Amino acid sequence: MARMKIETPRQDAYRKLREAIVSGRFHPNERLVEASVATQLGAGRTAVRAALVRLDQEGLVVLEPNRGARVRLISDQEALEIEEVRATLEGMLARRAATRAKPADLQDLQQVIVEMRSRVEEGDSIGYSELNVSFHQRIWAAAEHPTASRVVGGLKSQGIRFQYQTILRPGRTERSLREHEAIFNALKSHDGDAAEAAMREHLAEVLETLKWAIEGQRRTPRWLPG
Amino acid sequence: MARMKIETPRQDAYRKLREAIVSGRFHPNERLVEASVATQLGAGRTAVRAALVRLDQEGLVVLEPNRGARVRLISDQEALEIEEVRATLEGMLARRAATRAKPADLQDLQQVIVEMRSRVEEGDSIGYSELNVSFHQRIWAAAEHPTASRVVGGLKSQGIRFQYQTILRPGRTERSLREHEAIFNALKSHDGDAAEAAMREHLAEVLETLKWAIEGQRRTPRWLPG
DNA sequence: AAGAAACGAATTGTCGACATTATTGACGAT
DNA sequence: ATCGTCAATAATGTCGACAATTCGTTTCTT
Repeated sequence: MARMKIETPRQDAYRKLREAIVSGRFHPNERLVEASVATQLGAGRTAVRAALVRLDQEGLVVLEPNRGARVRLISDQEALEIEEVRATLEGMLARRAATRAKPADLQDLQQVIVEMRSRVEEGDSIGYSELNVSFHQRIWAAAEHPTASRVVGGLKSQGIRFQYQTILRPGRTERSLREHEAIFNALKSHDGDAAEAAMREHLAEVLETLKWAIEGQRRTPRWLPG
Repeated sequence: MARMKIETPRQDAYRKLREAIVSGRFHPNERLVEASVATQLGAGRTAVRAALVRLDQEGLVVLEPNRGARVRLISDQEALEIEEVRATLEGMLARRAATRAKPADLQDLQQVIVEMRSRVEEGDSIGYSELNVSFHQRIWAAAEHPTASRVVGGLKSQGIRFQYQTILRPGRTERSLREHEAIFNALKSHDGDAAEAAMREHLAEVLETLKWAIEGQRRTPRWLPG
């Protein structure tokens, strides 16, 4: 009998807390009191403590000795830097993926593109965003470069997207879709140069959108309550 | 009175354990029993536990639920991957550094180069290796890209173990010195393209040397006792 | 009234005990 | 003899209690 995939309390607390931070339920600079968080998450203080250590190492919270933990504020500058690193590494990964992608990989990607198109037509930004993540991750897998994948995955790019609401830019999803299609075509024709170029162009656009979001944020209040 | 910089037991345990792993006192795949490690380090089990979580996130140990921790074995394949990521990111950093390096930065780098030359003439490989690290770190600083620097710094820690053997290749230090001089010249003339190219070439050489070291390692016994 | 010192509430850091889980080795059935 | 089962053991996971530290407030002195 296939055994169930059980989540230990520790992993569970880590996952929940991370999700809560990334999704914005704890806003930047907010103090994370261990006892309080523990009750909110329905976990023990030990588990929360372990989760905080991990998240500190990961860069999502800062952990000062005897002074507790707080959600790390990602500055505008840092957000741009993260996207820059992401562009560099994902460019490399796209190049590799172009030469290594197997038919099955390409088929999967094709499928994601199709679904993306549906979401765009339905105006489902959130669904599109999830597919976006999926698309990139499949490329990482096809690139067969676990180390680079791990590094890119460890960047806080997911949190950024929420903090700045980059999807809300009018017409962004349509352009994004076209950019993804361009990447896919390059991969399909196993053209490494083209793949890297397309990926970098895509992420340059994302960077532009991010700058736009930062500008817009400068006028309007920043974090709204859930 | 300026207050002393006190190390909390937790930081202390982390530092000690990390040092022990990197220096090879625990060899790859060795199990790290919490109680045992705690007594060896003169720390409590709690501190060791926190340290293990951090080191797991950092990639130096693997931490399986209910099965404890062991020193992570870095495969040859992975070592090569790490160097590849490093080359990509350091290339980007060198490019940035070329356009942003201030006179003081260049002077520091020049100084490092001078000292490197001395070490080569004296045949002091270890001293050279330390200067090598210093050289790269100064470039990161000049690039003014904390995020990328942090990522690369995290990678380096894993590669450290391999660093010892790579210097042993005959004539390697001389070539390495020339490569560093090339990088420096590109930075001095504020030529981004040249700087990135020189850095990538340098790290490509390092990669070659690493491959050579891996080949050699395949014949001789691997980890020698302290 | 202003500043310094001391107190107190809240929170983190550490330890020991206990529950839970994997692993090893022995035992017995086939 | 081999495989599967089951107990014994060792290690990890979790919890609660207590010590140590920080920060805000009050109180005393000048």
